[in-house]
Amino acid sequence: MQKYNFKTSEEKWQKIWEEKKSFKTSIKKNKKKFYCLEMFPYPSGKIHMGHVRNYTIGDVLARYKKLSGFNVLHPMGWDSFGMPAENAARENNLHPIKWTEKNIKTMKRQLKLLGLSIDWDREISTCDSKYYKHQQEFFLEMYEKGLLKKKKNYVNWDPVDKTVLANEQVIDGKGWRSGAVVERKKLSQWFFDITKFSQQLLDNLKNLKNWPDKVKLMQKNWIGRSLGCEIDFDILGNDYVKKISCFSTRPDTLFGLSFLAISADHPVSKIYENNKEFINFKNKCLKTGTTEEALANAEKIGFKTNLIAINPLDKQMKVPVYIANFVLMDYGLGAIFGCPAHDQRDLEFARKYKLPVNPVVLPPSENEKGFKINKKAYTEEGKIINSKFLNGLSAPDESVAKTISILEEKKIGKGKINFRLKDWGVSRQRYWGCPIPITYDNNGDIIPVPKKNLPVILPKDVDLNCKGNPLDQHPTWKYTKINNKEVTRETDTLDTFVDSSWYFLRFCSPNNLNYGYDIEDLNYWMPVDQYIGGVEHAILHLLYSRFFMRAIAYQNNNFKYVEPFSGLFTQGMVCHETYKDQKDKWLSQDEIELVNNKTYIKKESGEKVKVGSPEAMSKSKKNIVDPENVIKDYGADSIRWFILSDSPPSKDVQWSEEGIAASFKFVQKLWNLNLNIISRKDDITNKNEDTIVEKYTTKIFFNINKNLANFHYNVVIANFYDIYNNYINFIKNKNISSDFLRKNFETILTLLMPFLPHFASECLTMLNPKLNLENISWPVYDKVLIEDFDCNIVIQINGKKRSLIKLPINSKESFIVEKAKQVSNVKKYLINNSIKKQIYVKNKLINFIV
RNA sequence: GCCCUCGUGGUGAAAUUGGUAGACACAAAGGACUUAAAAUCCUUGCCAUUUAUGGAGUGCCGGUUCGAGUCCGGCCGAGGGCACCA
Repeated sequence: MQKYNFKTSEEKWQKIWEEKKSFKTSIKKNKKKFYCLEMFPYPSGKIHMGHVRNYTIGDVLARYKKLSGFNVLHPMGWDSFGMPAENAARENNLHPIKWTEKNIKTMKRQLKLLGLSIDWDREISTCDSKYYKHQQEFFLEMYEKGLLKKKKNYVNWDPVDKTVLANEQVIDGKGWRSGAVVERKKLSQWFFDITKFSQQLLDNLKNLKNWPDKVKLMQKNWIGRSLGCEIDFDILGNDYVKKISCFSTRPDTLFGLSFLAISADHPVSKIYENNKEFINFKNKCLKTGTTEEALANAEKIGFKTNLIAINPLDKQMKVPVYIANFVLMDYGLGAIFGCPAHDQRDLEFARKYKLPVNPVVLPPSENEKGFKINKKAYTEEGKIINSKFLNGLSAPDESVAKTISILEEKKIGKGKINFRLKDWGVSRQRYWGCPIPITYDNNGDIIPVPKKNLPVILPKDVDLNCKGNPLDQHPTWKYTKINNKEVTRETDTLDTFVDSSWYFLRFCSPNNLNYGYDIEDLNYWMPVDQYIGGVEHAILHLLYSRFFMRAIAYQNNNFKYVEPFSGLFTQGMVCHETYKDQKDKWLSQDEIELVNNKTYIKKESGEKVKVGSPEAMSKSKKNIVDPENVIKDYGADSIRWFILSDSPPSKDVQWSEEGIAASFKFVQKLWNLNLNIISRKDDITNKNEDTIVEKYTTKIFFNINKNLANFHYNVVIANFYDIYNNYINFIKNKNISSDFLRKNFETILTLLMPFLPHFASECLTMLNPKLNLENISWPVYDKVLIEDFDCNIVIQINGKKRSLIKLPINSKESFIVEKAKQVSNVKKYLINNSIKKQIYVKNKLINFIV
């Protein structure tokens, strides 16, 4: 029997698809649309297994939807601005554009090898001025609408990349790309006013029905809405400072007050800027790091001022004012009141500086006399005590509301909603990014670049080896004229998250030269019906995209889409076993060898290798598997099959040699099955079991549909294994006619198209040469066909399964009971017992209680 | 510390509204075919005396129910998110 030659077949079909433009998006807008989008890749060099998984999942969906009659938009592009290009440029002396182009070429070729149903005519690349021109225009429009601000602010400074990072890009106090410890620095930056939409971004989460709850929750926590109160404290001890306002979510604990704490960046702290002790203290604060986490692990320290604060609810109560390292200027008002009994940080601070700890909330299980705070602050529900007119209220719900209303009445405070979300700083001191279309005149005033002068093109001739920002160092680029006036260009470029915040719009009208999108196209294609990508973008990219849509829609009645992605799916990572030598150095698979089928040894030294747990593939752990090698050895269909087969797409999947080999084998087995079905001949005229095939095929068809809809692709794969096992038996059954078998197998192969597109195309044309593959469609079956004549009834005694009988469907209960009682294994339980009760579940089970 | 998710064989995993636990696959063991190997196919898969039968069994303890992997309460463990956010 001839083997399946995946190489010739895959090449053949890819060529046919290219020639026939099989995946070109139809511009006819009369059909129902489906916009299927996977997160576009950063062109880092070669595709990795994560890409294979991401794009295979998307491709299955896109092909399935297309077969189901949708007009499918399934585009691909490149997130091609960013730092790795600059780093590579320095290392290899290759210009970022050359490096990027080279990588795009390689990766595009590799993606094509996978047989993805992508409309390459819509390809976009964010580093192309044809793309970023429109981005600059959006920027100018946002500037006009007041959604952009320039602020002097502390920023996270990455000393290695010499760039500013957004808070979101700082992970564990380190830059998300360089890994360098981040410092604090004050710079003038451009900010998108994302906080203007905080409430909207929060509220609309509940409308995203097809998003994972997990992601919605992460965004909710990130936006971090909290209801509290701004409280004014009168201050003694200084002629200029008469008042300090604090924000608190627990104003009801005001009688537990024992100090006030303000941030070192608070305006009031300026009084002490010449005080040596304060300068020391402030330096200490800066050294502890920039991130909140670094502060978290540091000791809580304070600088005692000579100021005294008066409790607005009890003028007799006077407390010291501290400047403390754990109070941040960019949240709330940069000032808090400390109630150590009911806040852990305040408690630690109070213990250190020997301040009083007075409980004002009593836990339900305690009594007032015996209740004391030791090392742990009490933050749960309880009853207010020691608080005069607040006593007896239940905390926090009742007491917080009541306190706010009292404070508002007395005009010493007002209820306030606070958000954790901060404005999005987009300035980057990098070369390889979208130029900001802004200039400054001699006075430093902002002069936006007129739209007719766009794009502001990134110059090619830069010295990437200079320190700092190469654009700033360029001899001529930044000097230009606007309306005959000499101006200087902004030399910062945009955060690459801006590039990816609207690319899904561009895909709808990639060739519109006039504007970033064509509203007619958007009206048809948007929103993205299914967006697929890694969960690592759950907050940043997705939140920024949601913001960008609102920013475009702001003061723009034509644009009615605020949510870019109506469906979101986050896939898990691809993992692989890890190996280390005795010195804990990571080893790649090439460096080790299996001996006696048991243990691994290091080839070089012969030492025993430590096999570690499977972890996400990464260069640093040396556990990557190159997809192109796998395609070479096993074919695109096999790699697609395996990447979907072992785990649900939402969970991590473990790559294994055995797994890919098994997938490859199965494709061969299916091939043989197809050949057998084609060549099968009838030798007996008595054909009465054709319905078995039809029933089975219909049933599995409904199962596959269901599993496809839920992204249970691993179960669909299992369904196909089941199909194979059944069809092998159908072939042997001489009471099934061959034509009928072929007809049903044609359905199976159609169902297989999204998963093994080359293989299924090849088999289908062999099975039915008359078929035009461009016109085939997802089968339709009548549900009536899966109605069985028989069903299995489980017989239970006292809830335990004792037997199983096959009976006609919808049999009467009395008939089933009668039959059940005749089963010998049931009989023996009934012989000495009387039936007290029986439970019957239609067509499923009968349970006797004895 | 807070929030969320998840704990099912040697492994990856299946399992409508509570209704046959372990589909499907990998690995392993045994067998068939073969001079042999590879490939292929079959069987097994925890305990008890077996292809029959019974028992235990979905992290642990308890509850609701005729019946719990699924629902409820408590604990233990793993992973993820957030974090001096007041």
